[in-house]
Amino acid sequence: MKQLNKTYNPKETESKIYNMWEEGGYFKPEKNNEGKPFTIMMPPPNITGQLHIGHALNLTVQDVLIRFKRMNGYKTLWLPGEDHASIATEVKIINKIFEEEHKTKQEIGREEFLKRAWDWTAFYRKRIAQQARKLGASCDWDRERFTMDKGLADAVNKAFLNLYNKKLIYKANRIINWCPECKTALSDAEVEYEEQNGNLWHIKYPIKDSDKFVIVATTRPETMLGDSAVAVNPNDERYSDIIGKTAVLPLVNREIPIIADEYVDMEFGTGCVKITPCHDPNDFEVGLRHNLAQYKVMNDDASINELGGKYSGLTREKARAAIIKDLDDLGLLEKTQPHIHNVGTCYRCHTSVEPITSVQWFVKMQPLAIPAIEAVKNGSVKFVPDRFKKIYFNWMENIKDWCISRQLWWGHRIPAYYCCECGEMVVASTMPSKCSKCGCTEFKQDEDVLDTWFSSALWPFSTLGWPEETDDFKEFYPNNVLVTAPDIIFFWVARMIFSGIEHCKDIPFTHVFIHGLVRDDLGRKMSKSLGNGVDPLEVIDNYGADALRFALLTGSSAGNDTRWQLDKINSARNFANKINNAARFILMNLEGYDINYEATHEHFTNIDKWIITRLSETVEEVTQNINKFEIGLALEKIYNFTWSEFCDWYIEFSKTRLYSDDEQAKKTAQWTIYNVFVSILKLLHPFMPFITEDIYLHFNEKASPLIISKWPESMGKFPAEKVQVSEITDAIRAIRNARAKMNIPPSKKAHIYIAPNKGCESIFKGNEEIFIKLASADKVIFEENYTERENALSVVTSNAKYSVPLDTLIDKAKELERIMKEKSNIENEITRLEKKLANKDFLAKAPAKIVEAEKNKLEKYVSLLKEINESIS
RNA sequence: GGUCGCAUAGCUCAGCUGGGAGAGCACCUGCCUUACAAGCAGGGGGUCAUAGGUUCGAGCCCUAUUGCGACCACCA
Repeated sequence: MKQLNKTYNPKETESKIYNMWEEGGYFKPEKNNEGKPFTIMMPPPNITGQLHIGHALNLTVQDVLIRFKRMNGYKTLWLPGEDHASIATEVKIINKIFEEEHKTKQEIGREEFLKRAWDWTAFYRKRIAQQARKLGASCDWDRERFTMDKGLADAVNKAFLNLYNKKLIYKANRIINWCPECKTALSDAEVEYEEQNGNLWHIKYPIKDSDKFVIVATTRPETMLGDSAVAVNPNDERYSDIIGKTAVLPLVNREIPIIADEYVDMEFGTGCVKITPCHDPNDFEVGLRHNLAQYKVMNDDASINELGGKYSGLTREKARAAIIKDLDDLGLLEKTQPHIHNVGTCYRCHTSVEPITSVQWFVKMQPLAIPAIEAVKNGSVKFVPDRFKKIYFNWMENIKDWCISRQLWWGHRIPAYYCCECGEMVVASTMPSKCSKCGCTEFKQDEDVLDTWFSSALWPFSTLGWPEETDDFKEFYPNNVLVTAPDIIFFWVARMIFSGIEHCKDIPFTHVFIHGLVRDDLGRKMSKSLGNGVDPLEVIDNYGADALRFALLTGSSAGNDTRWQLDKINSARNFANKINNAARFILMNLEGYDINYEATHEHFTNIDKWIITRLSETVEEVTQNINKFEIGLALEKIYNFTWSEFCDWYIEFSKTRLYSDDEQAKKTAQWTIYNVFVSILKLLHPFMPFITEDIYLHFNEKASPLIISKWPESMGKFPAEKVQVSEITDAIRAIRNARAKMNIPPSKKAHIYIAPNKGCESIFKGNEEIFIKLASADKVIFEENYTERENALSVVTSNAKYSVPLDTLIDKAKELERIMKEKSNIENEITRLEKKLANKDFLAKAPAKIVEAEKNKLEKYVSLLKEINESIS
């Protein structure tokens, strides 16, 4: 057995251990071919940078689950990968090229741009994978995938064709969200609303052939260039006389109808709305209902186009200012009212999006949403915590068609081809050789790429080789758990669910585990602009991956955010050190011990039976907790058992026997301390894999590694001995307490006279030495009856009375005060219990088990009170 | 406007299907006791946001209120 350092040093061991695991193939499902499959797909991090603390939490949770299942005999697959993150990555690459070469992407050209993107991909994929390794992620790197690799591109094409052939993908001119900065369409989910201060401008539109005006209120006057009507509510009596008349659009001098439509809110503004079908989603619908003309007045960069007359070429901001000024000059600006409203912005660059009509590709959502809603309703897919399914339903039940085309270069190109001669469109997995219409042999592929989430939606099966019927697909689909944060339920979780059902005829996974966000120590979201982000790599460097993992999980619960605090990482590091030192102690005391020795019940002391019982209970509880995804709770239980019960009590208890000349006693103590500790290492392994593996292998270099060891089982329970030992710990605590209250230093040793109650003698058998060690005694003497002594501390428990005479004078009054306080506590308890047990309803209605327990408590307190009274009489 | 979450010790948070509140850190006292001072022992500290209700019994279930937060919607 190798010795351990006095202070645990994660740096030295972690990479060594990880390499041993990876090279040994322990992450691969093939390592356990007999087990039932258990699959987790890693949510692929974007290749836009490095892993942040949120990824660290996400990966840690998955690793805990996968290691737990692996140790429980499952054939576990945790498949890692990265996402090409179309728009996000493209923005980054454009910025990089501009900074380094002062060139735009157009100047570089599509082909060259893609070359750069692949270089970028190679660099960041490697870096992300390396960082995940540092965290200890036990995923199968041989199966690592990328959303743009060949197999996944095939899957994307296949999925697109499936949907297109079922008429669930269509191309149409519709109003979409346009980002003038990224110059691409966005889906509804990709728009984030921000509250902004603006104005509500009231503008007079002259009514034709009259000297009257209709006053419209708008927050976006620049769009008036594209107006094709004015609308009022049909029930609005104020305006019933002008419905059907014609207004003259100022500045443009276009004659537009005044129409009636239910959509108009009579309460808001003036009750008259300008209708701009090309630049407002609601107006677009109104336009369709009333067959209005469409005037698209903006370019791709949101500047005004040639339809805008004198405003043509101006940015939307400048056009707005010019239009307001001109209207004011003409006396057509009725008033300007400050107005707070929500403005949609691009989720990547936060530029205000422009609703704009455009020809794009869409997925028809209604038919896909129905079975996806059902799958969650009937419990085939479960959210943890359950409440998140409401968010899911809310979105799915109000879903609109999904705009999937993006005017970007980095992504899966849409598999649609256009005949160069007649323009005939063919949707196919490869470029057609001949046009069926005109016979032309030249085709051009659609310029657009797909929404990055279209490929992520296929992740649970595309990674397994779908659409091929591969062995992996057959074995690992559906997946078991998806672990993610709440912010991508719409983007990703929902889309995986309907994609899985549509393409594979089965749900993608049975459980969706939602963890919270990691916030900074003040509770703020971590962000680049605040500079409050925490780099997990730096933390690992300073404290070790185990400490990072522990800090992320401890005190956390599903669905709730956690705060990153230095306190937590310190306490995690301390815990790692505690384990290290416990191991060091055990190692030192295993000299000459045969690890294969099997102890038998007859040799166990009640102390051994107590710790075995507590271990069994902990194993059962922790197992249950993890199965219920109560990861923070499970970790807390292991922590408390390890530190407070095993280290603070059992190790101390065991010392007298470990140092003893009685070979049998020593061997039994060695067996117990070793086996309980190994169980602790196993329980802790999913959470703190490095230190546990390192220590485990220190104990037995030839053993197969902990990572594939069997999860501990109950070693049996001994309820009677558990109670006995609680008497000992109670007594020791009480003696220590009494000494401390009297200011007696620990170095001052004293005799302890123990007078066990009748029938309680066996509690102490073989445990005399323990009092010497833990209660500052120099001698333990048993006596049949309690004897009152001069200058002695008197301690009473429910099973014995203890007298600790001291040669120094002790303060009688103070000692009496201490005992009286204890007495009054007990009397209060007795009163409470008596009252409760006198309640007929309680006796009649409470479960028998509870009543019994309360009766026992009362009995115990009554006898304790009796003993105390005797001792002070 | 709608939906959801949170409110527990000085701070950050746990608290399983209701049976008389826990942890870490901080604080006070005493200890270099041969695994560990990143430690050991002892201790103080909570009307579980407020008001009702259900129940033999409520931190936990129900209703309302207050404060904080998140998400969805978008009325120009």
